[in-house]
Amino acid sequence: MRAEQKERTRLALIAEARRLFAARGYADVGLSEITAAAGVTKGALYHQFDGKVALFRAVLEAVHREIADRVVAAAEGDPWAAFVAGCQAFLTATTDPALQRILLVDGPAVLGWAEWRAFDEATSAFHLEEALTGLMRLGLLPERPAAPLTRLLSGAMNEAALWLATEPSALDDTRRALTELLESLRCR
Amino acid sequence: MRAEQKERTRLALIAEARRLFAARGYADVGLSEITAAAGVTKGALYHQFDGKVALFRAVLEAVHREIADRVVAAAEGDPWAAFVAGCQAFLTATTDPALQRILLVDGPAVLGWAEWRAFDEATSAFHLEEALTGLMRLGLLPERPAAPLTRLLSGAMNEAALWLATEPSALDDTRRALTELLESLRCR
DNA sequence: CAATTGACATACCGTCGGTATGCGAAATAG
DNA sequence: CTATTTCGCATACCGACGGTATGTCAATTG
Repeated sequence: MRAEQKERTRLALIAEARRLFAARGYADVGLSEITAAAGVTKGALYHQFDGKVALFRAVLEAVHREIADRVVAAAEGDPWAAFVAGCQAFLTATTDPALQRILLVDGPAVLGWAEWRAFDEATSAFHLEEALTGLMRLGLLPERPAAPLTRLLSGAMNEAALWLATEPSALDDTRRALTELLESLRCR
Repeated sequence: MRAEQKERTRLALIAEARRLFAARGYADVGLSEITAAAGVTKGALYHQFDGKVALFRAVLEAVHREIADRVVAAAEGDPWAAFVAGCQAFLTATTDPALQRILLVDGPAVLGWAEWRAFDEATSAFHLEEALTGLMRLGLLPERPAAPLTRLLSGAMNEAALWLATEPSALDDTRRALTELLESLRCR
């Protein structure tokens, strides 16, 4: 079958690109290196993707999907507990160095902020804002515009994850700080 | 005087680079464009800086200094009011599109997260953490490790600023949300 | 089985960041 | 006031990279 060979090539390119981008960053990895690792040539890459940026976009999609899956899987229990667990799962996921650089460092720079936000909107931020409005409806959070709060919390978790990359010993303290931050917002 | 001509060249390069980086991003601006705008050639640039990254570093330093100045200037009143005013000033400063892309988007990607944090540590994060520990000593904030909280708040403000770039109408709501977030942390 | 498609390889191009070298004016010495 | 040195900068060049045009051969199709 021709289509499955194509898909195998595509997945190999995405996988190798993701590995290399995560390790050394978008700018420091050449296409030749990616194609060599995937066992194809530049022709194959350009047959599958519109260019280096398009390849990165595909990699970022995969990363986003993975994070969303992890967060959804972790969010269980009563509404408030599920919310906190989801946030903690997000922190854990974005602490993973294999995801971090692609998602939080190179993502905005390569795609530009506008497109990066569109990705984020479709996954993390969307779920977070949904969760926040849900908690407000249940009376667990004071009613207020959800969008700004979504950004504040999303940014807090992103930055905390990045900081943890250089300060891994602070993981427990950061988890606690995040929980306390969320609890302090809760209706009492 | 020869030294002042050198300084003029240097400042012109930094100014033009800053303008172009802010408008279109680090990767999309070539050295030829910068040098042309500054009225010199690539030889002059390489005489003053070690390369494109070093030039960006000088630009980022200027941006950091400017933000720190604005924040310090805004932080006045009693300790808690000064703290909130400083945070709001930071949000305002990083909402400025001329600073935003350089500081928050390209900065981490170009310098790598480690070096970017070193810059941030020397200015924003340093002041923020200092302010937080000061507030704890005064009993205005519950005692807790300041470093993780610093990161959470710093990230919250950064992300909020970036979000505001695409949603300027939410400025007031975001200011309120930030104030409420800070107030919710306060000892009562 | 001929014709066609399409997945991929190869060769090539323009541009970019970076380097080596040369020039000319300002600074300094005699 | 001239000779010499210094040094800020221009010019010419290089290798590497992203991207494109073209060629090739196996899988598909009628």
